[in-house]
Amino acid sequence: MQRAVTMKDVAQQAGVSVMTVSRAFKQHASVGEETRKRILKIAEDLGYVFDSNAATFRSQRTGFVAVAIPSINNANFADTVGAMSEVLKEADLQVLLGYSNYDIQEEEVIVEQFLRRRPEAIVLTGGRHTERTRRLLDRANIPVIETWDLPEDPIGHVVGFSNAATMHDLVGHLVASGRTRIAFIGGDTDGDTRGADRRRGFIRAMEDRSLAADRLIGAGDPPISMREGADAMSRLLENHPDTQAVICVSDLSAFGALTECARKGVKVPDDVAVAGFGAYDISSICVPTLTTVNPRPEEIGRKTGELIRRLLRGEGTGDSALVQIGIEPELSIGESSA
Amino acid sequence: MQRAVTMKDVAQQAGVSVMTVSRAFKQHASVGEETRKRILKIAEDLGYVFDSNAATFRSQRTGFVAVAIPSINNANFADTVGAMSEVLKEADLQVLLGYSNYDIQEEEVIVEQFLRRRPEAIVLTGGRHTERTRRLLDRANIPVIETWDLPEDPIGHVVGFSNAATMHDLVGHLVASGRTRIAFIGGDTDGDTRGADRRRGFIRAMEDRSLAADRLIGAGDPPISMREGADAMSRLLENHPDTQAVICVSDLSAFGALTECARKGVKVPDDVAVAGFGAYDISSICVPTLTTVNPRPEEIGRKTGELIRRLLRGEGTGDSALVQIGIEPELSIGESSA
DNA sequence: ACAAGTTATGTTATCGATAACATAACAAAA
DNA sequence: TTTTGTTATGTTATCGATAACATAACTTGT
Repeated sequence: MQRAVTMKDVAQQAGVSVMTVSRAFKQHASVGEETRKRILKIAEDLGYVFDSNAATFRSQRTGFVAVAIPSINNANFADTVGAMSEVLKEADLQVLLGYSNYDIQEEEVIVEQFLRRRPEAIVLTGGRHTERTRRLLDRANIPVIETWDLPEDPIGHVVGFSNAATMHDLVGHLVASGRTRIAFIGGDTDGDTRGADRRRGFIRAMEDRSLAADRLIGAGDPPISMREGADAMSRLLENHPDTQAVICVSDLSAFGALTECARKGVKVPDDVAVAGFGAYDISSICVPTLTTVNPRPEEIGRKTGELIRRLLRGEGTGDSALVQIGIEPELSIGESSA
Repeated sequence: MQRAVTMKDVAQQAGVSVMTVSRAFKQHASVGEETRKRILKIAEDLGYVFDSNAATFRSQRTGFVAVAIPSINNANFADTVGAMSEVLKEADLQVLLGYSNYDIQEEEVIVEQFLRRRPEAIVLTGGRHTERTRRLLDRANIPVIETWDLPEDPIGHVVGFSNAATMHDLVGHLVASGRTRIAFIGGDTDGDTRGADRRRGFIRAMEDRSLAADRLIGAGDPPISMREGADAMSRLLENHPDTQAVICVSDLSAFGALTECARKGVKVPDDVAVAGFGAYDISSICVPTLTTVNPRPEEIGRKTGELIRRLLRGEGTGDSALVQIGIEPELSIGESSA
């Protein structure tokens, strides 16, 4: 394994100083047009590849934004990250992604791993974190943005919505169509804090209308799959055959519930209405189409990215200037609750 | 913004040298148990966070494996990356992810970005790349692994399968059940090279049986969504109403096709059989369940991770030791082609 | 009790780029 | 012509950890 080519080699070959080579690689540095072209040509010929690690180390600017999401395999979070990346790319910022697997202990681990790499900002999904996570982030001295939630006691900035509140409108819609015996299918545990918030919101929305929130079906550990949604629906149909509507913690479980109905010959929405959450692609194309809530993941991503750019440009620092950006989820009525 | 805490500060506070602090943070370094505990305690109290950039820079060991996938929002690739991450984590290797958006030009850009960060190995999805990508990787002097394909002229190691060959079994299965007028729904362009390979494989498989491969329905730019699958199915039913079976480039488009059949009152599998690719969750739960091909994404990820670990341990270097690992995709017969 | 081996710690040089400052060469303004 | 300003380039110190080597302190075997 031969020694790697460095700027020094390029500089020697080009008969200039290392600093001039360094400048040739920057957009806005003052280098003669001829010289720059010559240097870049020599660099390419020598097979030189810029060393970000060295540059990062010296300049103490990593160009990283760290983003923690619960799972890689979730279209909602993928959309948020995608939109955020687009916005950040224009400011020469790269996204460093990590997965917490719906577990705030694992989140603590990845947050610490993130901080070791000195990101310029850090984005979390959700508003519940371990004490140590909070402490680490408080000390890190970089912008922190919590997303997909409206935490009561935020660490820093927030771009999100109230998961609980979305259930109010949804329950309202179902009740307006004459359905009062409504069930909720969600995770057994509170690992998915947004899912747990939705369950809480469901219970409150029912109680506000003096309806019994006694049909809570646990479907396993988050995230709830299509299969688990189907299994939960099966149990619901067995134990509470007079149920008129069911709200599922996500579109995936809602679709699973739909398939169970199809297999059992239960008619949706005539026998039972079904609603999901997330406005996944499947919700608008399955038969019947799903009533769902669109939390507008791309908007969360875009606004988070824009906020980070503002913050890194130095606008609005200090605790006094914490930003709260509310996203308005949108109720999308499908054939499954017509 | 106060100056960040460094090892020097911790060392001073603990009354030891910086080197001892450095050792206290390593697993296998020789430090007194007492001393290590004391140092870690002081570090935590001071709010010290290890600086990976500095460590990486000095040791010239980044601990990164760069992985390029076409899209973040694809369960198959997510599964591969997930399994790979698990295996690599045990060797203290982190995955740095990049998205090519089904475009080998964009792939070239992210490969160059990757190389700037000096990954210890690089994983690509697919076997078609630009000339410059190949040149960059040849010179990079790190293990290169192409996955999800069996390239004719591989850059380095390979963990994959022949996308074209999978179509042989699938067509065979459909023909065995008496269906000969078979259509293929896939992308219009060759951006998704694996999808294009499947289309080629379909055509060859048909021709091998002296069947006409003249029902090729373009469904837009890759990746093909459920909606595009449904639209393509609509066109297929209109233009070739006597079609007996349709193979879709992925389960998502196949599911879209299923929904279109449901809407049009076309019975699956009695009127037309439908098959997909990928063994996504949806294939085993939708009604009817989908016939599909399981390319075993986790196995690709796991074996790739294990190969990287072997290579980085120094086993089998040199061009003479290029490894080819074949994955056996599995035909999974569902109700949609019974 | 002493050699040889082991464990814990310190010292020095260094990874490859860039910030900060310095200066040469030339152009424009006075 | 001299001053001032601009552009292109060079010089020096440095970011924070760790490899490599050195050594002190302690253990073990004979």
